[in-house]
Amino acid sequence: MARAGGGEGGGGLKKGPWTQAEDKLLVDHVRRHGEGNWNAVRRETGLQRCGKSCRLRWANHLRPNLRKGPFSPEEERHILRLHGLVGNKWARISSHLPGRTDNEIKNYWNTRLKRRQRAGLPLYPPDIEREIAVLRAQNVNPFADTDHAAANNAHAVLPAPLLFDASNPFALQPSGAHSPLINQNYQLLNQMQGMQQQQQRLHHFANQQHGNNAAPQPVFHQDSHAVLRHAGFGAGLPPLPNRVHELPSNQFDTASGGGTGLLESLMLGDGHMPRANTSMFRVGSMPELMNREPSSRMMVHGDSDVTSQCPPGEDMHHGGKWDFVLEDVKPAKRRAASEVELDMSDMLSTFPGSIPADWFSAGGGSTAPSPGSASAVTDDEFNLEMHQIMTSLPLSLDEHNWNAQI
DNA sequence: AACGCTTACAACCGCAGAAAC
DNA sequence: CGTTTCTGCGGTTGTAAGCGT
Repeated sequence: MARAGGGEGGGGLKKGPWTQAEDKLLVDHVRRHGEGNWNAVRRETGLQRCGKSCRLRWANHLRPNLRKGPFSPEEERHILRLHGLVGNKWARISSHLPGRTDNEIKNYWNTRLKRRQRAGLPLYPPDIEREIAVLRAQNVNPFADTDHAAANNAHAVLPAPLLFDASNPFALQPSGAHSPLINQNYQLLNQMQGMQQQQQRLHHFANQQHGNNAAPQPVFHQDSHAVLRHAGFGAGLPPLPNRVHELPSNQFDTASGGGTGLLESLMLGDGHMPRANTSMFRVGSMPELMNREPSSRMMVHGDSDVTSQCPPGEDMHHGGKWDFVLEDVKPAKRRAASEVELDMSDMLSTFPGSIPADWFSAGGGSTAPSPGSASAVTDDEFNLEMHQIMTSLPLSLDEHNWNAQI
């Protein structure tokens, strides 16, 4: 599985697959000292691995609450949504998939990418495209980058368009390569962009008439519709511009402090999909670890509510029932018969207009336990975020006749 | 049975940025 | 303020295993 060779790198450091003995050394060290200071592992344990390798081994294979096995259909939905929003931000994506590592998701995505490209299939299900397009067009952008605040300030009166603006570093690039979703969906996006720009102008006009400087509201927000009506446009909108651009992958990047924003909460239905929090594994909360024979993989066994849901001796695989529509190009392999059915009921999507069942044929029974949450966001904060989101969301796709517009 | 292809997975590397020292 | 350490990302490689021929 691992890289061949297993020889020694420079400085006498070993490379290649990890042995059980090495794993045990690393686990013991972490149990004693906690995570971090990985370069000290070699000094204190004699383990002939560089700190970086230790960190990777721990993060991807040894740390508690890791979930192994194929992704469930729900997890795949989340990956697709998030990738459509943030691009190749594997760590951010994985932070919303408890127990999953960024490396795992990256591998999954790259494999999926190759497979679908070879088959000439789109990367995203149509409904996911729509979901993300709606949010983008609403300019629900909790990932505003402070580095580009100046660029946006140039549009203080009329904020920078979401999708394209030559002065906006986050604007669409004519030939970007990171957001295939947008390539496939640019017509809808451009329509929405046009609507948004029109709305912003109208809003600006209305504000001038009333002598206030209130910030523009998102497209479809009820208040905005009121502004449009007040401006004399009734329910109709002027003709839409026709641009062909695409979004960069970092359109919604969050260099401003990371964290979870409104959009992420919305897209992920965080009330149902607990966030992972690496701090939960830090010193002081280290669960008991035990070797699982004959595999070198560790299973968590301790007082964690999460891990206790997976009894020792059983793998945390789930499913084997994710043969969705892609099955025509994805061979059914590595569907371990020993995979345990887990309860995924509370990971179900909550986003309006969820993906049709024929895109992910979940087989009906794929379930998994929530591997635990240690969210850094309190329930109150989350509820407030959700309330704010819901007041600016289109009620449903159908209510706006999305199918007719696309 | 042997072979080739594909997939899934583990691991590595180099780089950049942030944080700690 | 410079150095060290850690973290994250993108890209890549290598191998086991499944599958078809």
